[in-house]
Amino acid sequence: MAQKPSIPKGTRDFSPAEMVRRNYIFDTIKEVFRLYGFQPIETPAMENLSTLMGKYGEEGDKLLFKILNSGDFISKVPQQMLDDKNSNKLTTKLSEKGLRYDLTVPFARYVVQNRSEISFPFKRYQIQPVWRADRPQKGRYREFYQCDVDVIGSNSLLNEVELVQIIDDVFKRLQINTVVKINNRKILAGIAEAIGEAERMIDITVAIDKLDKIGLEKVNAEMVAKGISETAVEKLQPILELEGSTQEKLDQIEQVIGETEVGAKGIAEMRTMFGYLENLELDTEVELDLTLARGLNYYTGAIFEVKSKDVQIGSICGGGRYDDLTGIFGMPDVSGVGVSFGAERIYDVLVQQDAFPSESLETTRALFVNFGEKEEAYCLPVLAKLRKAGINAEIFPESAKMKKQMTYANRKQIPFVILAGDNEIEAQKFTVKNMESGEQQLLNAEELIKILS
RNA sequence: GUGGUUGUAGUUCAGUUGGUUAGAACGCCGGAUUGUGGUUCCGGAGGUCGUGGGUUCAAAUCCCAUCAUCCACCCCA
Repeated sequence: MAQKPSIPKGTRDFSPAEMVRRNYIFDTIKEVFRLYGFQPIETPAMENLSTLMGKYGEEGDKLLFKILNSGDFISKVPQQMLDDKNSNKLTTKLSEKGLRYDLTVPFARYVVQNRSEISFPFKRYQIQPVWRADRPQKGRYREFYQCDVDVIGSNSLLNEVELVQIIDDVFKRLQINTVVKINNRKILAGIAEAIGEAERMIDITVAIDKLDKIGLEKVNAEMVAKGISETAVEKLQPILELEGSTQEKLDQIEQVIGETEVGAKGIAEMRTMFGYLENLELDTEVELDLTLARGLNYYTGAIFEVKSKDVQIGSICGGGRYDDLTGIFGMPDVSGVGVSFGAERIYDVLVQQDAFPSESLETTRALFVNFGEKEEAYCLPVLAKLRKAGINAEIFPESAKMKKQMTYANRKQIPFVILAGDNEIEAQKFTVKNMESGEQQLLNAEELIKILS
Protein backbone atom coordinates (compact mmCIF):
# COMPACT_ATOMS: atom_id res chain seq x y z
CA MET A 1 0.00 0.00 0.00
CA ALA A 2 2.62 2.45 1.07
CA GLN A 3 4.55 2.28 -2.16
CA LYS A 4 1.96 1.88 -4.82
CA PRO A 5 3.13 3.45 -8.05
CA SER A 6 1.35 6.60 -9.06
CA ILE A 7 1.19 9.29 -11.70
CA PRO A 8 1.45 13.05 -11.18
CA LYS A 9 -1.53 14.90 -9.89
CA GLY A 10 -3.97 15.97 -12.56
CA THR A 11 -2.77 13.42 -15.12
CA ARG A 12 -4.50 10.23 -16.19
CA ASP A 13 -3.96 6.87 -17.80
CA PHE A 14 -6.39 5.84 -20.50
CA SER A 15 -7.54 2.23 -20.62
CA PRO A 16 -8.37 0.50 -23.92
CA ALA A 17 -12.07 1.09 -23.28
CA GLU A 18 -11.45 4.77 -22.67
CA MET A 19 -9.19 5.09 -25.71
CA VAL A 20 -11.87 3.69 -27.98
CA ARG A 21 -14.22 6.37 -26.75
CA ARG A 22 -11.67 9.15 -26.92
CA ASN A 23 -10.77 8.17 -30.46
CA TYR A 24 -14.43 8.31 -31.37
CA ILE A 25 -14.44 11.95 -30.24
CA PHE A 26 -11.17 12.82 -31.95
CA ASP A 27 -12.19 11.08 -35.17
CA THR A 28 -15.53 12.86 -35.27
CA ILE A 29 -13.91 16.22 -34.73
CA LYS A 30 -11.17 15.58 -37.31
CA GLU A 31 -13.70 14.50 -39.87
CA VAL A 32 -15.60 17.75 -39.52
CA PHE A 33 -12.42 19.83 -39.62
CA ARG A 34 -11.38 18.21 -42.88
CA LEU A 35 -14.84 18.73 -44.28
CA TYR A 36 -14.26 22.47 -44.05
CA GLY A 37 -10.84 22.34 -45.66
CA PHE A 38 -8.57 22.41 -42.63
CA GLN A 39 -5.17 20.71 -42.65
CA PRO A 40 -3.37 19.11 -39.70
CA ILE A 41 -0.11 20.20 -38.13
CA GLU A 42 1.72 19.22 -34.96
CA THR A 43 4.18 21.16 -32.86
CA PRO A 44 6.56 19.99 -30.11
CA ALA A 45 5.39 19.42 -26.54
CA MET A 46 8.01 21.89 -25.38
CA GLU A 47 8.60 25.40 -26.60
CA ASN A 48 11.19 27.99 -25.71
CA LEU A 49 10.03 29.81 -22.63
CA SER A 50 10.51 33.09 -24.49
CA THR A 51 7.76 31.95 -26.89
CA LEU A 52 5.37 31.16 -24.08
CA MET A 53 5.98 33.78 -21.41
CA GLY A 54 3.80 36.86 -21.35
CA LYS A 55 1.19 35.52 -23.74
CA TYR A 56 -1.33 34.39 -21.21
CA GLY A 57 -1.18 37.17 -18.69
CA GLU A 58 0.43 37.09 -15.30
CA GLU A 59 -1.79 34.25 -14.15
CA GLY A 60 -0.88 32.20 -17.21
CA ASP A 61 2.85 32.57 -16.66
CA LYS A 62 2.46 31.04 -13.24
CA LEU A 63 0.67 28.06 -14.72
CA LEU A 64 3.39 27.22 -17.21
CA PHE A 65 5.26 24.01 -16.60
CA LYS A 66 8.93 24.83 -16.88
CA ILE A 67 11.63 22.40 -17.86
CA LEU A 68 14.86 22.42 -15.92
CA ASN A 69 17.95 23.08 -18.03
CA SER A 70 20.19 20.10 -18.60
CA GLY A 71 23.67 19.76 -17.24
CA ASP A 72 25.19 21.61 -14.36
CA PHE A 73 22.69 24.42 -14.38
CA ILE A 74 23.13 25.55 -10.81
CA SER A 75 26.84 26.45 -10.85
CA LYS A 76 26.31 28.97 -13.65
CA VAL A 77 23.94 30.98 -11.51
CA PRO A 78 25.58 33.93 -9.74
CA GLN A 79 25.76 33.38 -5.99
CA GLN A 80 23.95 36.65 -5.44
CA MET A 81 20.84 35.35 -7.20
CA LEU A 82 20.80 32.16 -5.17
CA ASP A 83 21.01 34.17 -1.98
CA ASP A 84 18.17 36.43 -3.07
CA LYS A 85 15.84 33.45 -3.35
CA ASN A 86 13.65 35.21 -5.90
CA SER A 87 11.98 32.36 -7.73
CA ASN A 88 10.88 34.45 -10.69
CA LYS A 89 14.34 35.77 -11.45
CA LEU A 90 16.02 32.47 -10.74
CA THR A 91 13.66 30.65 -13.10
CA THR A 92 15.03 32.50 -16.11
CA LYS A 93 18.48 31.17 -15.25
CA LEU A 94 17.41 27.61 -14.54
CA SER A 95 14.88 27.03 -17.28
CA GLU A 96 14.74 27.94 -20.93
CA LYS A 97 12.00 25.59 -22.07
CA GLY A 98 8.43 24.96 -21.04
CA LEU A 99 5.54 22.68 -21.90
CA ARG A 100 2.96 24.25 -24.18
CA TYR A 101 0.03 25.87 -22.43
CA ASP A 102 -2.29 25.90 -25.41
CA LEU A 103 -2.08 25.31 -29.15
CA THR A 104 -2.75 28.82 -30.36
CA VAL A 105 0.52 30.46 -29.35
CA PRO A 106 2.68 27.63 -30.73
CA PHE A 107 0.60 27.90 -33.89
CA ALA A 108 1.34 31.62 -34.16
CA ARG A 109 5.02 30.82 -33.69
CA TYR A 110 4.78 28.15 -36.38
CA VAL A 111 3.14 30.56 -38.81
CA VAL A 112 5.78 33.22 -38.32
CA GLN A 113 8.60 30.73 -38.59
CA ASN A 114 7.25 29.12 -41.75
CA ARG A 115 5.60 32.10 -43.36
CA SER A 116 7.46 31.71 -46.63
CA GLU A 117 6.01 28.24 -47.18
CA ILE A 118 2.47 28.92 -46.07
CA SER A 119 -0.16 30.19 -48.46
CA PHE A 120 -2.68 32.39 -46.74
CA PRO A 121 -5.36 32.19 -45.56
CA PHE A 122 -3.98 29.21 -43.70
CA LYS A 123 -6.56 26.83 -42.26
CA ARG A 124 -5.11 24.34 -39.87
CA TYR A 125 -6.24 21.98 -37.16
CA GLN A 126 -4.17 20.55 -34.36
CA ILE A 127 -5.07 17.92 -31.80
CA GLN A 128 -2.47 17.55 -29.08
CA PRO A 129 -2.11 17.61 -25.31
CA VAL A 130 -1.38 20.81 -23.42
CA TRP A 131 -0.17 21.26 -19.85
CA ARG A 132 -1.14 23.67 -17.13
CA ALA A 133 0.21 23.71 -13.60
CA ASP A 134 -3.02 24.64 -11.89
CA ARG A 135 -4.78 22.73 -9.21
CA PRO A 136 -6.87 19.93 -10.60
CA GLN A 137 -10.56 19.76 -9.78
CA LYS A 138 -13.74 18.67 -11.46
CA GLY A 139 -13.28 18.72 -15.23
CA ARG A 140 -9.81 20.20 -14.85
CA TYR A 141 -6.57 18.42 -15.43
CA ARG A 142 -2.92 19.29 -15.66
CA GLU A 143 -2.56 17.43 -18.90
CA PHE A 144 -5.42 17.56 -21.34
CA TYR A 145 -6.11 17.54 -25.05
CA GLN A 146 -7.22 20.44 -27.12
CA CYS A 147 -8.60 20.19 -30.62
CA ASP A 148 -7.90 23.52 -32.29
CA VAL A 149 -9.08 24.90 -35.61
CA ASP A 150 -7.81 28.27 -36.72
CA VAL A 151 -7.79 30.37 -39.86
CA ILE A 152 -4.95 32.80 -40.02
CA GLY A 153 -4.41 35.54 -42.58
CA SER A 154 -8.00 36.53 -43.24
CA ASN A 155 -10.10 39.28 -41.73
CA SER A 156 -13.35 38.05 -43.18
CA LEU A 157 -16.18 37.44 -40.78
CA LEU A 158 -17.03 34.46 -42.93
CA ASN A 159 -14.40 32.64 -40.91
CA GLU A 160 -16.27 33.32 -37.70
CA VAL A 161 -19.44 32.06 -39.30
CA GLU A 162 -17.71 28.94 -40.53
CA LEU A 163 -16.41 28.20 -37.06
CA VAL A 164 -19.93 28.34 -35.70
CA GLN A 165 -20.97 25.91 -38.42
CA ILE A 166 -18.13 23.59 -37.42
CA ILE A 167 -19.19 23.77 -33.80
CA ASP A 168 -22.75 23.00 -34.81
CA ASP A 169 -21.63 20.11 -37.00
CA VAL A 170 -19.34 18.53 -34.40
CA PHE A 171 -21.88 18.58 -31.61
CA LYS A 172 -24.65 17.44 -33.90
CA ARG A 173 -22.58 14.37 -34.72
CA LEU A 174 -21.71 13.78 -31.09
CA GLN A 175 -25.35 14.27 -30.13
CA ILE A 176 -24.72 16.97 -27.59
CA ASN A 177 -27.21 19.80 -27.23
CA THR A 178 -25.31 23.04 -27.03
CA VAL A 179 -25.64 26.75 -26.84
CA VAL A 180 -22.99 28.88 -28.50
CA LYS A 181 -22.42 32.15 -26.73
CA ILE A 182 -20.88 34.91 -28.75
CA ASN A 183 -19.52 38.25 -27.71
CA ASN A 184 -17.05 40.74 -29.09
CA ARG A 185 -14.06 42.26 -27.43
CA LYS A 186 -14.61 45.46 -29.38
CA ILE A 187 -18.00 45.82 -27.76
CA LEU A 188 -16.44 45.23 -24.36
CA ALA A 189 -13.79 47.83 -25.17
CA GLY A 190 -16.51 50.19 -26.34
CA ILE A 191 -18.36 49.73 -23.09
CA ALA A 192 -15.26 50.45 -21.07
CA GLU A 193 -14.59 53.54 -23.09
CA ALA A 194 -18.18 54.77 -22.98
CA ILE A 195 -18.31 54.62 -19.21
CA GLY A 196 -14.99 56.41 -18.96
CA GLU A 197 -12.87 53.48 -17.80
CA ALA A 198 -11.16 52.52 -21.03
CA GLU A 199 -8.02 51.38 -19.23
CA ARG A 200 -9.88 48.95 -17.03
CA MET A 201 -11.45 46.77 -19.66
CA ILE A 202 -9.92 43.55 -18.30
CA ASP A 203 -11.12 44.17 -14.76
CA ILE A 204 -14.56 45.09 -15.99
CA THR A 205 -14.94 42.07 -18.22
CA VAL A 206 -13.63 39.66 -15.60
CA ALA A 207 -16.24 40.99 -13.22
CA ILE A 208 -19.05 40.94 -15.79
CA ASP A 209 -18.11 37.38 -16.66
CA LYS A 210 -19.34 36.27 -13.25
CA LEU A 211 -22.78 37.79 -13.65
CA ASP A 212 -24.79 34.59 -13.93
CA LYS A 213 -22.71 32.99 -11.22
CA ILE A 214 -22.70 35.54 -8.40
CA GLY A 215 -25.40 38.01 -9.43
CA LEU A 216 -25.60 41.66 -10.26
CA GLU A 217 -24.96 43.09 -6.82
CA LYS A 218 -21.78 41.17 -6.22
CA VAL A 219 -20.51 42.02 -9.68
CA ASN A 220 -21.03 45.70 -8.97
CA ALA A 221 -19.33 45.32 -5.62
CA GLU A 222 -16.37 43.59 -7.21
CA MET A 223 -15.93 46.35 -9.78
CA VAL A 224 -15.99 49.01 -7.11
CA ALA A 225 -13.50 46.98 -5.10
CA LYS A 226 -11.24 46.85 -8.15
CA GLY A 227 -11.26 50.63 -8.28
CA ILE A 228 -13.88 51.31 -10.95
CA SER A 229 -15.69 54.56 -10.19
CA GLU A 230 -19.25 54.37 -8.90
CA THR A 231 -20.54 56.56 -11.69
CA ALA A 232 -19.01 54.22 -14.24
CA VAL A 233 -20.61 51.23 -12.58
CA GLU A 234 -23.87 53.14 -12.60
CA LYS A 235 -23.60 53.74 -16.34
CA LEU A 236 -22.98 50.07 -16.87
CA GLN A 237 -26.27 48.93 -15.38
CA PRO A 238 -28.48 49.10 -18.50
CA ILE A 239 -25.98 46.89 -20.31
CA LEU A 240 -25.92 44.31 -17.55
CA GLU A 241 -29.68 44.08 -17.56
CA LEU A 242 -30.11 43.61 -21.29
CA GLU A 243 -33.10 41.60 -22.43
CA GLY A 244 -34.69 40.55 -25.68
CA SER A 245 -33.59 39.24 -29.05
CA THR A 246 -30.08 39.62 -30.38
CA GLN A 247 -31.31 42.42 -32.60
CA GLU A 248 -32.84 44.27 -29.68
CA LYS A 249 -29.80 43.76 -27.53
CA LEU A 250 -27.53 45.17 -30.20
CA ASP A 251 -29.81 48.18 -30.62
CA GLN A 252 -29.75 48.87 -26.91
CA ILE A 253 -26.00 48.55 -26.65
CA GLU A 254 -25.53 50.79 -29.62
CA GLN A 255 -27.27 53.60 -27.78
CA VAL A 256 -24.66 53.41 -25.07
CA ILE A 257 -21.50 52.75 -27.05
CA GLY A 258 -22.34 53.76 -30.63
CA GLU A 259 -20.37 56.95 -30.18
CA THR A 260 -17.12 55.17 -29.57
CA GLU A 261 -15.17 53.99 -32.57
CA VAL A 262 -14.39 50.47 -31.34
CA GLY A 263 -17.88 50.03 -30.01
CA ALA A 264 -19.50 50.92 -33.30
CA LYS A 265 -17.16 48.57 -35.11
CA GLY A 266 -17.96 45.75 -32.70
CA ILE A 267 -21.68 46.27 -33.17
CA ALA A 268 -21.29 46.23 -36.93
CA GLU A 269 -19.30 43.00 -36.79
CA MET A 270 -21.91 41.31 -34.68
CA ARG A 271 -24.71 42.46 -36.99
CA THR A 272 -22.88 40.97 -39.97
CA MET A 273 -22.18 37.69 -38.18
CA PHE A 274 -25.67 37.18 -36.88
CA GLY A 275 -26.97 38.15 -40.29
CA TYR A 276 -25.14 35.22 -41.83
CA LEU A 277 -26.03 32.85 -39.03
CA GLU A 278 -29.74 33.56 -39.25
CA ASN A 279 -29.91 32.05 -42.70
CA LEU A 280 -28.12 28.86 -41.80
CA GLU A 281 -30.05 25.97 -40.41
CA LEU A 282 -28.17 25.35 -37.22
CA ASP A 283 -29.21 22.89 -34.57
CA THR A 284 -27.33 24.65 -31.86
CA GLU A 285 -28.67 27.72 -30.17
CA VAL A 286 -26.61 30.85 -30.84
CA GLU A 287 -26.88 33.83 -28.57
CA LEU A 288 -25.21 37.12 -27.96
CA ASP A 289 -23.95 37.12 -24.41
CA LEU A 290 -22.35 40.29 -23.17
CA THR A 291 -21.30 38.66 -19.95
CA LEU A 292 -18.96 36.40 -21.87
CA ALA A 293 -15.44 37.69 -21.36
CA ARG A 294 -12.97 34.80 -21.71
CA GLY A 295 -9.69 35.08 -20.00
CA LEU A 296 -7.07 35.03 -22.68
CA ASN A 297 -5.92 38.57 -23.36
CA TYR A 298 -4.97 38.10 -26.97
CA TYR A 299 -8.53 38.10 -28.27
CA THR A 300 -9.51 41.29 -30.09
CA GLY A 301 -12.77 40.58 -31.93
CA ALA A 302 -15.43 37.92 -31.67
CA ILE A 303 -15.23 35.52 -28.73
CA PHE A 304 -16.97 32.18 -28.50
CA GLU A 305 -17.90 29.81 -25.79
CA VAL A 306 -19.93 26.63 -26.08
CA LYS A 307 -21.81 25.00 -23.23
CA SER A 308 -23.74 21.79 -22.97
CA LYS A 309 -27.41 22.36 -22.35
CA ASP A 310 -27.94 19.08 -20.54
CA VAL A 311 -24.81 18.55 -18.47
CA GLN A 312 -23.44 21.13 -16.16
CA ILE A 313 -19.71 21.48 -16.71
CA GLY A 314 -17.49 24.37 -17.73
CA SER A 315 -17.36 25.34 -21.37
CA ILE A 316 -16.65 22.49 -23.77
CA CYS A 317 -15.34 24.68 -26.55
CA GLY A 318 -14.11 28.23 -26.78
CA GLY A 319 -12.13 30.67 -28.86
CA GLY A 320 -12.14 33.93 -30.69
CA ARG A 321 -10.37 36.34 -32.99
CA TYR A 322 -6.89 37.57 -32.31
CA ASP A 323 -5.66 40.34 -34.54
CA ASP A 324 -2.04 40.50 -33.67
CA LEU A 325 -0.78 37.31 -32.13
CA THR A 326 1.93 36.93 -34.72
CA GLY A 327 2.99 40.52 -34.15
CA ILE A 328 4.73 39.45 -30.96
CA PHE A 329 6.91 37.20 -33.07
CA GLY A 330 7.68 39.94 -35.57
CA MET A 331 4.98 39.44 -38.18
CA PRO A 332 2.45 42.26 -37.82
CA ASP A 333 -1.00 42.74 -39.31
CA VAL A 334 -1.98 39.11 -39.58
CA SER A 335 -5.36 38.33 -38.14
CA GLY A 336 -6.48 34.92 -36.98
CA VAL A 337 -9.57 33.35 -35.56
CA GLY A 338 -10.10 29.94 -34.09
CA VAL A 339 -11.76 27.75 -31.52
CA SER A 340 -10.62 24.92 -29.34
CA PHE A 341 -12.65 21.86 -28.42
CA GLY A 342 -11.99 20.44 -24.96
CA ALA A 343 -11.83 16.70 -25.49
CA GLU A 344 -11.95 15.70 -21.83
CA ARG A 345 -15.02 17.72 -21.05
CA ILE A 346 -16.78 16.46 -24.14
CA TYR A 347 -15.87 13.00 -22.92
CA ASP A 348 -17.37 13.72 -19.52
CA VAL A 349 -20.56 15.03 -21.11
CA LEU A 350 -20.89 11.93 -23.27
CA VAL A 351 -20.30 9.67 -20.28
CA GLN A 352 -22.99 11.42 -18.29
CA GLN A 353 -25.43 11.26 -21.18
CA ASP A 354 -24.39 7.70 -21.97
CA ALA A 355 -24.20 8.84 -25.59
CA PHE A 356 -21.30 6.81 -26.94
CA PRO A 357 -22.38 4.68 -29.89
CA SER A 358 -22.06 1.02 -28.98
CA GLU A 359 -20.47 0.00 -32.30
CA SER A 360 -17.53 2.18 -31.59
CA LEU A 361 -16.64 0.07 -28.57
CA GLU A 362 -15.78 -3.08 -30.52
CA THR A 363 -12.11 -3.76 -31.08
CA THR A 364 -11.90 -7.44 -32.03
CA ARG A 365 -14.72 -8.94 -34.06
CA ALA A 366 -13.80 -12.59 -33.90
CA LEU A 367 -11.64 -14.84 -31.73
CA PHE A 368 -10.37 -18.29 -32.73
CA VAL A 369 -10.32 -20.63 -29.80
CA ASN A 370 -7.02 -22.47 -29.55
CA PHE A 371 -7.32 -26.26 -29.13
CA GLY A 372 -3.74 -27.24 -29.89
CA GLU A 373 -1.04 -27.34 -32.55
CA LYS A 374 -2.96 -29.22 -35.22
CA GLU A 375 -5.96 -26.92 -34.85
CA GLU A 376 -3.77 -23.81 -34.86
CA ALA A 377 -2.37 -24.84 -38.21
CA TYR A 378 -5.89 -25.29 -39.51
CA CYS A 379 -7.07 -21.86 -38.27
CA LEU A 380 -4.09 -19.69 -39.17
CA PRO A 381 -4.69 -19.41 -42.95
CA VAL A 382 -8.35 -18.55 -42.39
CA LEU A 383 -7.41 -16.01 -39.75
CA ALA A 384 -5.15 -14.37 -42.32
CA LYS A 385 -8.03 -14.34 -44.81
CA LEU A 386 -10.31 -12.62 -42.32
CA ARG A 387 -7.76 -9.92 -41.71
CA LYS A 388 -7.26 -9.49 -45.43
CA ALA A 389 -11.00 -8.94 -45.67
CA GLY A 390 -10.68 -6.18 -43.10
CA ILE A 391 -12.11 -8.09 -40.18
CA ASN A 392 -10.38 -7.54 -36.84
CA ALA A 393 -9.59 -11.04 -35.66
CA GLU A 394 -7.23 -12.88 -33.36
CA ILE A 395 -6.40 -16.35 -32.11
CA PHE A 396 -5.89 -17.11 -28.46
CA PRO A 397 -2.13 -17.60 -28.28
CA GLU A 398 -2.14 -20.80 -26.23
CA SER A 399 -4.38 -23.79 -25.91
CA ALA A 400 -5.71 -22.84 -22.50
CA LYS A 401 -8.88 -24.15 -21.00
CA MET A 402 -12.05 -23.35 -22.89
CA LYS A 403 -13.41 -21.44 -19.97
CA LYS A 404 -10.41 -19.18 -19.89
CA GLN A 405 -10.58 -18.48 -23.61
CA MET A 406 -14.31 -17.81 -23.52
CA THR A 407 -13.91 -15.50 -20.56
CA TYR A 408 -11.23 -13.64 -22.48
CA ALA A 409 -13.61 -13.16 -25.39
CA ASN A 410 -16.34 -12.11 -23.06
CA ARG A 411 -14.28 -9.50 -21.27
CA LYS A 412 -12.98 -8.09 -24.47
CA GLN A 413 -16.55 -7.93 -25.72
CA ILE A 414 -15.67 -9.93 -28.80
CA PRO A 415 -18.99 -10.65 -30.53
CA PHE A 416 -17.97 -13.87 -32.33
CA VAL A 417 -15.94 -16.88 -31.23
CA ILE A 418 -14.77 -19.42 -33.77
CA LEU A 419 -14.19 -23.02 -32.77
CA ALA A 420 -12.38 -25.56 -34.89
CA GLY A 421 -11.57 -28.99 -33.48
CA ASP A 422 -11.43 -32.50 -34.93
CA ASN A 423 -15.01 -32.47 -36.19
CA GLU A 424 -14.66 -29.15 -37.98
CA ILE A 425 -11.32 -30.03 -39.51
CA GLU A 426 -12.76 -33.24 -40.88
CA ALA A 427 -15.67 -31.34 -42.44
CA GLN A 428 -13.39 -28.47 -43.53
CA LYS A 429 -15.65 -26.05 -41.65
CA PHE A 430 -15.78 -23.78 -38.61
CA THR A 431 -18.22 -23.41 -35.76
CA VAL A 432 -19.11 -19.77 -35.17
CA LYS A 433 -20.67 -18.78 -31.91
CA ASN A 434 -22.52 -15.52 -31.55
CA MET A 435 -21.56 -14.44 -28.05
CA GLU A 436 -24.63 -12.36 -27.49
CA SER A 437 -27.33 -14.76 -28.59
CA GLY A 438 -25.39 -17.95 -27.90
CA GLU A 439 -26.32 -19.31 -31.35
CA GLN A 440 -23.86 -21.48 -33.22
CA GLN A 441 -23.45 -22.17 -36.92
CA LEU A 442 -21.27 -24.53 -38.90
CA LEU A 443 -19.75 -22.67 -41.85
CA ASN A 444 -16.95 -22.88 -44.41
CA ALA A 445 -14.31 -20.18 -44.78
CA GLU A 446 -16.19 -18.07 -47.35
CA GLU A 447 -19.41 -18.11 -45.37
CA LEU A 448 -17.42 -17.20 -42.31
CA ILE A 449 -16.04 -14.06 -43.93
CA LYS A 450 -19.48 -13.14 -45.17
CA ILE A 451 -21.13 -13.40 -41.78
CA LEU A 452 -18.38 -11.44 -40.02
CA SER A 453 -18.11 -8.61 -42.53
C1' G B 1 -1.84 31.08 -4.53
C1' U B 2 -6.50 30.84 -0.64
C1' G B 3 -10.23 27.86 2.05
C1' G B 4 -12.38 23.20 3.05
C1' U B 5 -13.13 17.52 2.50
C1' U B 6 -11.54 12.64 2.83
C1' G B 7 -7.46 8.72 3.52
C1' U B 8 -9.49 1.12 6.16
C1' A B 9 -8.72 -5.35 0.89
C1' G B 10 -8.03 -4.60 -6.35
C1' U B 11 -12.74 -1.17 -6.07
C1' U B 12 -16.86 1.18 -3.27
C1' C B 13 -17.57 1.56 1.66
C1' A B 14 -18.93 -0.22 7.18
C1' G B 15 -16.29 -0.33 11.77
C1' U B 16 -20.41 1.49 18.43
C1' U B 17 -18.38 5.83 24.37
C1' G B 18 -10.76 3.93 22.44
C1' G B 19 -10.99 -2.88 24.23
C1' U B 20 -8.61 -8.96 22.45
C1' U B 21 -8.56 -12.42 15.87
C1' A B 22 -10.65 -5.17 11.47
C1' G B 23 -15.88 -6.69 8.30
C1' A B 24 -19.43 -6.45 3.84
C1' A B 25 -20.52 -6.02 -1.25
C1' C B 26 -18.51 -6.19 -5.84
C1' G B 27 -14.03 -7.78 -8.27
C1' C B 28 -10.03 -11.54 -8.51
C1' C B 29 -8.29 -16.92 -8.33
C1' G B 30 -9.87 -22.17 -8.08
C1' G B 31 -13.75 -25.97 -8.34
C1' A B 32 -18.85 -27.88 -9.75
C1' U B 33 -18.39 -28.15 -15.79
C1' U B 34 -11.09 -31.38 -19.27
C1' G B 35 -15.60 -28.53 -26.71
C1' U B 36 -18.64 -23.41 -24.56
C1' G B 37 -18.40 -17.29 -21.69
C1' G B 38 -21.96 -13.81 -19.57
C1' U B 39 -26.42 -16.79 -14.83
C1' U B 40 -26.12 -20.18 -10.31
C1' C B 41 -23.67 -22.96 -6.28
C1' C B 42 -19.15 -24.16 -3.33
C1' G B 43 -14.22 -22.93 -1.81
C1' G B 44 -9.82 -19.60 -1.57
C1' A B 45 -6.35 -15.60 -1.64
C1' G B 46 -6.01 -10.54 -0.43
C1' G B 47 -5.20 -5.19 4.82
C1' U B 48 1.68 -3.29 9.47
C1' C B 49 -6.23 0.84 8.82
C1' G B 50 -1.79 6.88 3.91
C1' U B 51 3.08 7.94 6.55
C1' G B 52 5.79 9.63 11.05
C1' G B 53 5.38 10.97 16.00
C1' G B 54 2.45 11.66 20.62
C1' U B 55 -1.51 10.54 24.63
C1' U B 56 -3.04 5.67 26.93
C1' C B 57 -2.64 -0.50 30.40
C1' A B 58 -4.84 -0.47 25.30
C1' A B 59 -5.46 3.56 19.07
C1' A B 60 -8.40 2.27 12.57
C1' U B 61 -10.87 5.31 16.55
C1' C B 62 -8.13 10.92 20.45
C1' C B 63 -3.94 14.89 19.48
C1' C B 64 0.14 16.97 16.33
C1' A B 65 2.88 16.88 11.91
C1' U B 66 3.43 15.27 6.98
C1' C B 67 1.97 13.34 2.31
C1' A B 68 -1.95 12.17 -0.87
C1' U B 69 -7.04 12.99 -2.48
C1' C B 70 -11.35 15.36 -3.89
C1' C B 71 -14.19 19.95 -3.82
C1' A B 72 -14.75 25.34 -3.93
C1' C B 73 -12.34 30.17 -4.90
C1' C B 74 -8.70 32.60 -8.25
C1' C B 75 -8.18 31.31 -13.26
C1' C B 76 -9.66 28.20 -17.08
C1' A B 77 -10.78 23.50 -21.59
